[in-house]
Amino acid sequence: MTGQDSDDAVPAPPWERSRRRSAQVRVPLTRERIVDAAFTVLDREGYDRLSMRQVAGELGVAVSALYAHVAGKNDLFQLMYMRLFDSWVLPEPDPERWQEQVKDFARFGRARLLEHRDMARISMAQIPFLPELLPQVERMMALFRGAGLPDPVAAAAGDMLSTFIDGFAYAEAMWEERRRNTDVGSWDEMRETIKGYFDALPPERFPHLLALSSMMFEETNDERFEVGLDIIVRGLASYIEPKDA
Amino acid sequence: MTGQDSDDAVPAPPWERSRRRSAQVRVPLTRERIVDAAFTVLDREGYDRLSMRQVAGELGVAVSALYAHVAGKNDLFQLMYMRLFDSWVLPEPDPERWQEQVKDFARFGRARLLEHRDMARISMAQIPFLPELLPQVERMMALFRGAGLPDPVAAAAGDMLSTFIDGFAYAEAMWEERRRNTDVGSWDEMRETIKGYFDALPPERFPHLLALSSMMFEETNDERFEVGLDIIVRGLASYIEPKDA
DNA sequence: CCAGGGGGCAGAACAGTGTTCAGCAGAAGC
DNA sequence: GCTTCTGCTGAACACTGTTCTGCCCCCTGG
Repeated sequence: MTGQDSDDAVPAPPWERSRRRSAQVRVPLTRERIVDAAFTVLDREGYDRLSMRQVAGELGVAVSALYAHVAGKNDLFQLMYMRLFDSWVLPEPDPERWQEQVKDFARFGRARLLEHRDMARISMAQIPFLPELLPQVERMMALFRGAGLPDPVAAAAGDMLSTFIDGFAYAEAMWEERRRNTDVGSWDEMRETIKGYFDALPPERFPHLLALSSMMFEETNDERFEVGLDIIVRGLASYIEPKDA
Repeated sequence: MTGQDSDDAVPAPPWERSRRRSAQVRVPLTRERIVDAAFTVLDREGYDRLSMRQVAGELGVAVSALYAHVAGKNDLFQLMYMRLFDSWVLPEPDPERWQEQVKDFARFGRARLLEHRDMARISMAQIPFLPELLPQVERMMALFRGAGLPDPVAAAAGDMLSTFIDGFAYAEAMWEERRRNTDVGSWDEMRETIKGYFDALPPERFPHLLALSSMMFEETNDERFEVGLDIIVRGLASYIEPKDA
């Protein structure tokens, strides 16, 4: 869009450089600014073209300058992951509404991931036990244990839910990329193509696939996400012995 | 281990080359041999060092030779994914034992992924609707529908289970890589380190994490996988209205 | 007000990467 | 025997993450 001032950046002539240097406040490089730039590049170029050089270019800075603030690309990814989730305030656990709270938790996580293109690919490779994110994990565990889940189930449920959210968003990013590479215009067009592929299958060999193809591709991602969420929450609920019965 | 004949491969002198060419049968390059070599490199070097040049080197061949048989690195990954799962024969669906069948399905998938180092990272990026794998998907859907799951749930269950298997194996590979990079000797040592980290947390701020830390890290991966599996299967079962009641 | 450190950045370099392309050796066919 | 054609080689292009040396500028001490 507005890549005009960052693309063919002719270096400023020497007699201007000192003026420019003193004119602009020479905003110092910080981890925060680097992470900002990384998100900008990610959203514009996608995961595959997110490189240290691109980030440096976005900031108008040499590549090597980044390494004074960031240990490396992996470290940058970790910072992006933290940026995405450290402002996440989970609600006070309410045992009466735990199912809806768990679902809201998952919805929020997916929404955050989808805010930035290909973010799930970065998130997937991160380990959710960074010190900065422990309060969130703690809240989640409080939610599960408060609901009355047995400890082994509560412990597994966290992993499970994170995996589901990440994996689902990852798959969404995957399809989105495939659509982009196929030069198919809209999502509806893409869905039509896929559905056509399935409907052309020999019915005697793939009866169930044909029966389900509408379910798999006519529903929106949101609907499919909700179904998956419901499966998990129902599974969790089955471990809670009813108090009054 | 036995990298002696592939490491510093001195090129054969010219007077030997024609003899070598006629002596060995000059086994032709095929997609199968390329995939074999890719698995060899993957197991020995890991995902990050799996490059086209390494695969070519493993075969004693120039890099560009690969591109006559394989469209690119992504295509090679797809072939590896297919190789892993196309010999997979799912059992005839038995509605009486569907829960155990679903679990066996998941166990087999995870076991296959763990056969090769970092394989989950490759598998994750693949889309399970390759033509060669449709019979497996069909069988899986037959399993779900035969069990009596409503169609939307059956459709979501496949995605869900694949995501769980891939995501779980991915996380396992992640921890394994982290262990390798930390130069921690054994897994037990690693677990001890992590458990020490959690046990050092302030108890008043992270009571639930502390209570669950033993669950999360003393259990083996197999046990945690089984718990996750049980959550999903129970969730699915909750959609089946009991026939006799 | 000026000299001297020191931190932060630039530039170049290293060792890789995926992918493409012109060219050549050898086997297959006539 | 000659030609065609396939399948491989070698080199090249445009990148990548990371490191190292050196320089410039700002802040400090005098």
